Amino acid sequence: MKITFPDGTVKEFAQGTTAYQIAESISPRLAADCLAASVNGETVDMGRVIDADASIKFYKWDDDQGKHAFWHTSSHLLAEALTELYPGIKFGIGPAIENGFYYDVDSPVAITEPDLAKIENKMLELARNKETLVRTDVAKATALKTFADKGEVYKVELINDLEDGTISFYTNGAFTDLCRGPHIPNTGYIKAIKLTSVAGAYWRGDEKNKMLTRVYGITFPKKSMLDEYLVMMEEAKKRDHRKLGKELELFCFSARVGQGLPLWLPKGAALRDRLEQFLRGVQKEYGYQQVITPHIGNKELYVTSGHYAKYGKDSFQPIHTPVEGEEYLLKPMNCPHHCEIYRSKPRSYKDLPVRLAEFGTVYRYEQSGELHGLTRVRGFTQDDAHLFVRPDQLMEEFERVIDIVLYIFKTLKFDNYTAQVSLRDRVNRDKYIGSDENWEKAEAAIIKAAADKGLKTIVEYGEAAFYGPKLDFMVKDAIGRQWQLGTIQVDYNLPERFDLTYKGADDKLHRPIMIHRAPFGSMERFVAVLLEHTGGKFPLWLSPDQVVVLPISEKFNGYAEKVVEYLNRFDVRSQIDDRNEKIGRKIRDNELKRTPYLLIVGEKEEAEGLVSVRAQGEGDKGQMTLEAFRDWITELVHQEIEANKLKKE
RNA sequence: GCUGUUUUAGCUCAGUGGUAGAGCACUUCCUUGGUAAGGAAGAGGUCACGAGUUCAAGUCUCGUAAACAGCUCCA
Repeated sequence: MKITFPDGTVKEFAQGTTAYQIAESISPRLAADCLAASVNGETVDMGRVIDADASIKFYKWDDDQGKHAFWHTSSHLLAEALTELYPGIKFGIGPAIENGFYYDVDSPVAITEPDLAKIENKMLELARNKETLVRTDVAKATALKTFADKGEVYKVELINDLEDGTISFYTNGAFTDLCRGPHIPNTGYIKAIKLTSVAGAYWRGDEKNKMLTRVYGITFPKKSMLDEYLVMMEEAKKRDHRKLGKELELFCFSARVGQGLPLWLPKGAALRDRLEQFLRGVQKEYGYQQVITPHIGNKELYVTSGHYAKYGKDSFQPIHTPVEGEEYLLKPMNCPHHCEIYRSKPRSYKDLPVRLAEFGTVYRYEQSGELHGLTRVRGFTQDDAHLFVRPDQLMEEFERVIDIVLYIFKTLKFDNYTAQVSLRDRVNRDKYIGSDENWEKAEAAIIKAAADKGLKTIVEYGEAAFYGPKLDFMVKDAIGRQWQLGTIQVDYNLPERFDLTYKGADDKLHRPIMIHRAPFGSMERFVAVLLEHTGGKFPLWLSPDQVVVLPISEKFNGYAEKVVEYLNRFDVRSQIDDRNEKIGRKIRDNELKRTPYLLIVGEKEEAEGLVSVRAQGEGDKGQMTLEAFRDWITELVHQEIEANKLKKE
C-alpha cells in the first residue's frame, strides 16, 4: 500500500503496518517522539494498523494533537490511580483540556486537596509500569452490560446516548474506559505529574444534576517541563489584577459595603477617568451625543423591555417607595432609558442615526460564586451607547463601531483578542424574543460587517443576548481565562417593544434598528484586563504618576519642587519623593510602583537646570534640560494616542 | 447558588489546647547620600463574626460572613 507523507513523498509499506512502524522506518528517534498520528485526517493511536493507501502525519509534543493525546491518556492514568485508591468510585468524563486534563468522579469518600499528592504518587508508580493502552471494539449492548455490571451509572448514560454500532474501549492496567481515543502508546511517556486542584462540577454541566468531584491535573514528558510550567504559573499570578490593584492602590473591596461592589481609590479613579475622557473624545468625533440617565427605573420600564421577565428573579429586588404600589429597580442596563430618550420627540429620517452615549452605572445581582475581582462585579459602569439607525444605515454604522473598537484595542496594544459572532442556540429558542425574520437579518448584518472589516471571527451558538445576536471581542486574562470586553449588538426587538418610530421621506412612520455597543465592555473589566496585559506598566498617557522627581538629598528638595511644579504646569503628572532615604532606595521603591520616568536631581542638575532621566525598566537615560524632557514626554504621550488613529472616510 | 479550601498586625505569612510572632510598611531619632533595600528605637492585635466543647481555644466542633479554585450563570 502507498503511504503519503506531509511533504508529498510516497512510500510503499506492507498492509497491516502500524503508524508506529512507519515512523520507526524513518527513524527510531521519530517513532519514540510521536504521540499520535493522523491517517487520512483522522487522529489515531500510533498503534493503529493501516491496511490501505493513506496519507499520514505524525504528532509530537509540540503539536496540539500530540499534547491532547498525552493529556487524554493522563486522565486515564488518573482514573486508574483513583480506581486503586478509592474502591467503589464511579467515573463521569475525563477529557484533555487546554492546559492539562481532568476527570469527573463520584467517590464514596470525599477527595480533597491534601489527597492529591497521594494520587500523584500512585499515578507515577503506575506510569513506571509503562502500561500499553489497549483498544478493543465492542458492540453497544456489550458495552452497556460491561458498565452496568460495574455499577458505572454515568458511563451507562453516556453509552445510551451514543448511536448504535461498535464502541471502543481502552484499557490501561485495571482501568477500562469508554473512549474514542486516541492515546499515546503507553503510560511510561508520562514522566511528570501535577494534580492542580479539586472542585465540584455538575454532571453534564447541568446544575439540576448531581455535583461530581472534578480532579484537575497536568502532565509532561519531562520533569523540567513541569518545573517551567509551574514557574510560568507563578509569574502569571503576579500579573493578577486583584494583586496589582492592591499593590498599585487602584481599587479595593469592603465586605461592609457589599460583595462585588468595587471602591475606586484615587489613582484607580484617575486612571478610569482618563480612559473615559479618551473614549468620549473618540465618540465625539464619530457623532455621538452624551446623555445622563438615573440609576433607578420604574419596574414597568423593564417589563416593557422584556428584561424583567427574563432577569427579574435574578436582579436586585424591586425598591419599594413610601407610596403603595410603586416599584423601582436598580438600573441593570441602560437601553430602556435610552429608548425613552429617543421617544422624547418625533424623529425624522433626516435625524438618524441618533447616537446616544452614556457611561452608565448598572447593578446586577450576580451569583456570589461568580464574582471575580473587577472582571465580574455587581455594580459596574458600561461605556454604553445606543445607535438608532435606518435600515439603509445599519451596515455603515455597524462598521464604524468596529472601527472604534479596533482603534481602542490598537492604542492599548490588545493584539490577542478573538472576534466572536454570538448567535442563538441552535436548538433551544425559548430564551429569545423576536421574530426569526428579524434575527436572521441581524445575524446577516453582523457577519457581513465583520467580514467587510476583515475580522477573523469564530462563531459561537447560544451566546447571543436574548434580544439579538452580538459581535463580541474576547480577551484572555493572566491565567488564560477568557473574558468578553467589547460588544456590538444588532437589535430589532427593543424598537418594537418601545414602539420607536421615525417619519420617512414617504411621510409614513418607520421602525429604526438599534445598535447596542460598548467598546470597553465595562470600565471595571477593561481596567482589570488592561492591568493583566501590562503587568501594571501602563502606557505613559494612562499612568497615575508619569514622573517622580528624586532629590539626591534634602538640600535639593527646593529644586525638585520647582521641577514638579514646572512639569505639572505642562500637564505632565509629577510628584516629588522627598523621603529621608538614599537615592538607591528611592529608585527601587518607585521602580516597583512602575513609575514610567524618574528624574534624579542633585548638585549638578540644580546648577545647570538639568534632570537625570531614568526610564522604568530601562535604567539611566542620561541628563537633559528640563525643557527637553518636557518636550520629549509630551511627544511620547501624543504618539501613543495619535499613532493608531483610523482615517475616517 | 453548588463543591472544596482559606480567613492571625496596613501588606506577605509563621504559630504543637497553656503569656500573640516574623519580614516589609508605619512613627521618632541618627545619617545628607549619585542610579534597585543605610542604621537604631518605638508603636501597631476583638487571631473574620457568633455559639459550643474544655480547668484553659488563634488552635477542636457547629453556624454565619467574606475571599480563593472550579462548576452553573452572565441583559
